[in-house]
Amino acid sequence: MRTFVVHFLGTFMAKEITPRSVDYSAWYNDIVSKAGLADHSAVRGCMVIKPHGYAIWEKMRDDLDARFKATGHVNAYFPIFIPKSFLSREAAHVEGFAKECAVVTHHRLMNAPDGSGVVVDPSAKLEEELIVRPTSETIIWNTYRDWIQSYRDLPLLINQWANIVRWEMRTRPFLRTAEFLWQEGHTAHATREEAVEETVRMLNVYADFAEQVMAMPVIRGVKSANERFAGAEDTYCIEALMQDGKALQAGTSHFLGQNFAKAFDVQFSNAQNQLDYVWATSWGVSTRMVGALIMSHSDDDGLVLPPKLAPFQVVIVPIPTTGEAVDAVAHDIMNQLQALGISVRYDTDDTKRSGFKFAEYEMRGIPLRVAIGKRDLENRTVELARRDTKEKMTVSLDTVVETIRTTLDDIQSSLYNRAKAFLDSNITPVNSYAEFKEVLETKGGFISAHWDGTGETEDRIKEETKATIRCIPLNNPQEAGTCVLSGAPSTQRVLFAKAY
RNA sequence: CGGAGUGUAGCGCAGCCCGGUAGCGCACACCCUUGGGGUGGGUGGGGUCGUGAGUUCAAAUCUCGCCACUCCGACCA
Repeated sequence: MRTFVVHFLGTFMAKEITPRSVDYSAWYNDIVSKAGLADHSAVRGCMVIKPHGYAIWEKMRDDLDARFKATGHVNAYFPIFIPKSFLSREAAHVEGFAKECAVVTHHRLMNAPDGSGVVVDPSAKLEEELIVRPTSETIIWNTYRDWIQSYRDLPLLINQWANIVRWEMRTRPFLRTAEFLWQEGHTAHATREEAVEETVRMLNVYADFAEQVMAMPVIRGVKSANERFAGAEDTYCIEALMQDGKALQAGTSHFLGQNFAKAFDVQFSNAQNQLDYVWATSWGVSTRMVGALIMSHSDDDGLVLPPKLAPFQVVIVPIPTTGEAVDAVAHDIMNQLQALGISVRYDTDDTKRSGFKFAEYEMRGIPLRVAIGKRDLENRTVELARRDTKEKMTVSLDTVVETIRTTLDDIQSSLYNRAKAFLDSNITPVNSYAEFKEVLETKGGFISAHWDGTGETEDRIKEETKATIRCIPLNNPQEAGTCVLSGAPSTQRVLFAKAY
């Protein structure tokens, strides 16, 4: 309420966060900035990821990387530059990405003849321009041609962690930036079945990660033709629902068929010594996941992190008047927590007041706070405060470690349960176009509606309502009905939503 | 690229209508105070007012051009 009033007085306090109810976009930007996640950079559309934001990304990266390795993948690295001609080898692919590519045309600067600074040296023009990768299919498949000769070379299961550039017209921190960090897996298989299996396997890796680690429930599905990746035969995706009722595509896994193998002439000899093109997949998630995390759990006091992604899970804040006696207690708790694999920071910075630290760690989303003051030392207790519910409790030193352990688990699961309840209650079946528009405007979320399967219908709905088909859920129940727009017969409902 | 808006200290803004050489809050530095939820008080540092031209004795303020950014569209992980 305080923030609300202050907001309209126009004298924003330095660290208040705009309430979600006032302006969701401002709320989001406030959290990014005030939780210390990212800053705008000097380059339009790019962001500086600050240590706290990067630490969250690192947690995500490490967890995902372990999952990739557990499913037989290895990491490699390919160049950031792609010769322009590579991009045009696959027709749909170039069509999809041409409009958002950064292009390198020269390789040298020189002093301007008029002394006004540095200019591009015209004599250093590249014979062939280089594209800064918007995704790496082309350069990777150009390499795979040399790596694959026989079925014995398959499957080829490679992932790369990289940065990519897509020159977007409008950007938002983490959700859409001109440069972003991601991983992209690129695999080659001997058969269609194997490649499809891989595509679905990796989709499930993403979905499990989102649900178990990010505490963010997702819908697994497949994209309509309109929304498919440029060059894919099928695009599988996980879709999440943000707190403002808009959907967010959190990860994609593509079955590429033989499109890239044909474009880059990647053939192998099978056991019968017959030549065939290999079957491909690619799959990726990006720093957008950090944005998804913010919008799934955070509140008007700042970021809320699930314990599995918090750069540290517990912070111990001594009350300044306590003196040095608190050190022994704090170190004892720290040692016990660390023995249990729980990460903890003891904040001994005596230039900041404890109340300031409380607010600071709340904004940064640290799941649990332990405060130790004189009162506690006398009573052999500490104060435990959880970020998600704001609940505070006084706990005996004898049970504090166990309480922390179980509370962290509880935070992880209750964040998921809360988000899951929100998702479930925001999938609304509708049976008419009027109802469709009504729900979209008043409630938002996913709308489950019959669709005639045509791109024309999808385009018209998008044009009229801004909603797109987010996905056709996997294992979607079949049900006879009629398309909400055209009235043509339909065999299943699909999920529509406005999306980020 | 269309529509709207904004550029004044690190951040957020006032001043502009009505021209007279720049101010507030936060942040920052120092002193005292306070210390279980962003202590209170004092002192101080920091700005060619986005940029170029024009009008004027005088421009943050008026006029024109340019640039940048933000928001809403189109595009999109």
